[in-house]
Amino acid sequence: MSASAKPLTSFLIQDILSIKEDKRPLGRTACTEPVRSKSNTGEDTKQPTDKWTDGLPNHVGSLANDAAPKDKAPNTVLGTTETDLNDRSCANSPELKRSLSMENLGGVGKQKRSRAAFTHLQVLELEKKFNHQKYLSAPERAHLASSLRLTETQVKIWFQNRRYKTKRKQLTSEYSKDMFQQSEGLPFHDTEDDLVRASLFATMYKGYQYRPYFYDINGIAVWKSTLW
DNA sequence: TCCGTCAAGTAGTACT
DNA sequence: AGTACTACTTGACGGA
Repeated sequence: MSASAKPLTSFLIQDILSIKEDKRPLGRTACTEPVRSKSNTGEDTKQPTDKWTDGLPNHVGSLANDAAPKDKAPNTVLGTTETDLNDRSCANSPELKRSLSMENLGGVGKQKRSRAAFTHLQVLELEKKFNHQKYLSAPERAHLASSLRLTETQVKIWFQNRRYKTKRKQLTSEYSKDMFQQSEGLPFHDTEDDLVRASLFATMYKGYQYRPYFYDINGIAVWKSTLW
């Protein structure tokens, strides 16, 4: 991300450390900025380019040339005042309490991984944008990030996770539907079977998200998510 | 204390 | 080589 896009906050290590020394809560400047290590892509330190849009679906590429101001912080958050955002994300927020408790846990040595909790307003705006378009161009991402006082990386990751979540839900529901249709062809002995089957589906549906394998009745993996 | 959620980390891939 | 993508995985946190 560019330094000019976020003139109000510095994420230099020394600046972050100086904030800690000032006994101010760390974790979120504007209460949502994470203190995160550099990802393997190294994108945190880079300006977004337009080149990346070539690899995206066609509908995205056409958006890449939209000029978005990156050198100024907008005063409004997609129709909401900046004050609203700051109020939501800082004052008396659970996120702040979390940040404070995180600081207490932090000591010398390995820094504890932080997990920013976006405000309701930020999530709302992100969801609104996501409902409108599943992929953002670099300028759009930059604009949305500055509007919501998030980093571009945060917006990018949020959209990545959101797309994956959507896909997961869709695939799970389709798979459950298929399984149910198959099971409807099987003879039902009594309502107890029915209940057992229903609960199995429920368990599978719930457990699937973090268990990429489905197992058949003998405990053999019959399906793996990476093979879809 | 267990479990679900979710932002962030990681690995592998595609593209230029 | 650099960047963003998907597909998970990890780790922090809150709620039941």
